[in-house]
Amino acid sequence: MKQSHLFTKTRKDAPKDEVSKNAQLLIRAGFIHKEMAGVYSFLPLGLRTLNKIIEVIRQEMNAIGSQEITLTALQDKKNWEKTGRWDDAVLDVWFKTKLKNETEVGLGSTHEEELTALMKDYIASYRDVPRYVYQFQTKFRNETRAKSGIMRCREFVMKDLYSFSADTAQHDAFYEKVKQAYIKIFERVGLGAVTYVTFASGGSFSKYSHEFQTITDAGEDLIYIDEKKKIAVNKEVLNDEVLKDLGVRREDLIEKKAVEVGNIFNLSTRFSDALELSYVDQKGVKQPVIMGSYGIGPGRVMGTIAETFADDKGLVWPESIAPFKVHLIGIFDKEGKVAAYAEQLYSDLTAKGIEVLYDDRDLRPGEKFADADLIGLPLRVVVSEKLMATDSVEVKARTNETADIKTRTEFLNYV
RNA sequence: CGGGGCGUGGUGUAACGGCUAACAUGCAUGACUUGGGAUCAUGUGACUCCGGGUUCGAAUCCCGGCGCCCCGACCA
Repeated sequence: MKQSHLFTKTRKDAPKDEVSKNAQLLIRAGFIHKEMAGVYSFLPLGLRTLNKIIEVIRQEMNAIGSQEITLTALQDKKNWEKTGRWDDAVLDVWFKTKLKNETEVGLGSTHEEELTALMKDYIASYRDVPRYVYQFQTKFRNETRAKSGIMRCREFVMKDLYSFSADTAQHDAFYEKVKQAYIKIFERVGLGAVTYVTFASGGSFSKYSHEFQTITDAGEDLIYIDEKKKIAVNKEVLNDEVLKDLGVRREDLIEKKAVEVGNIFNLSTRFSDALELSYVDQKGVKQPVIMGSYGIGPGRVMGTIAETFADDKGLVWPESIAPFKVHLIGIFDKEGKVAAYAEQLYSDLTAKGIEVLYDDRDLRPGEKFADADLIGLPLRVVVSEKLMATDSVEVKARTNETADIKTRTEFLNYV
């Protein structure tokens, strides 16, 4: 992509109403645009990043045998009445609206009800379970207080996976698989070292649920970490009994602020009972379906990555999710020789399948460097008249202070 | 939802109750320049969030609303 064609604009100042680091940088670098509190649009750079994260999640979800679907955002009230969650007193994050004929509908804040009801058409026999399906869907939550940029929004994309198992053993096995898949996902997007499987409240269905908590000052949870065992406990459930269960000692725990980037939990028959989802086993006996739900917020993951790696110059993206891998910068001469050279390198890289953002704009070098630092692509490659003389380019990783000179051929082999 | 703070060109800021609302940046045009947001010139751009009130006079004071940020509560 040529930067002169890229729909975006960088800016020196962040709007004063953005205080969080992730929103300040993402807005300054032209990744997102704020519509209102807790509601953000994604511009090309931001969407590319978000989609990279989504693709990592998708691959790992497919790898454990779940299948992608898309449910609706508009939701039928009757399913929610059956589970007793339509009432605002029970679930107060609802956005509700009405059809022309006065029928009430909800804007989905989660999809257990809808999917469980849907599954009644597809699960009837033991041959129909287990079923594992997931989606990336916009959730609407009427948060009383949106905050921290894209970390806590009223409208956001969520990956939600739901499992429908024949019995507890089958459920538990899949639950463990998802846990491992989540660990892999957070490793792949670069957060592995600072993300902890965290024991949290299991609600009424099981003793614990598991949260995936990433250490960051931008987080709103407090967790207690046993670094040796690489597990953590959410403050909400920290007590002697829990410590005993997990075999950790209070003295070994350190307190950290963290953000919940994912969570998984056992729903047991909470929804299948209420919505009468069951199957008939080999003996012809009706059995309840055991459910689980497993969420990750790709936008929140993106914000967390921004918070975690950014420095004073701007964003820093891990290669796996960067909107482009290479930022090619031309320091142009009057005759256009450098531009032609850069153009050739751009097409060579593109032909190799490398995602390049080529800064072909007629700007002074300082401005291009500042933008490159702000946008934060992993590799910066500079071509100039001086370097051209030796058929070389300057290569600098965003995370490095210093740059290397490589010949063009060396670079093409290296990248 | 409780508490606190703040609303002025696209963005960041300034302006004692008193002159045509100022400065920077951005944007446009031109000159000059090309390894870290350089310089110069000329332009462009604001019913000072909305509605009332006080006053000879309101961006400024008062009341109400709306919006935004922060702390807390909440977060299946």
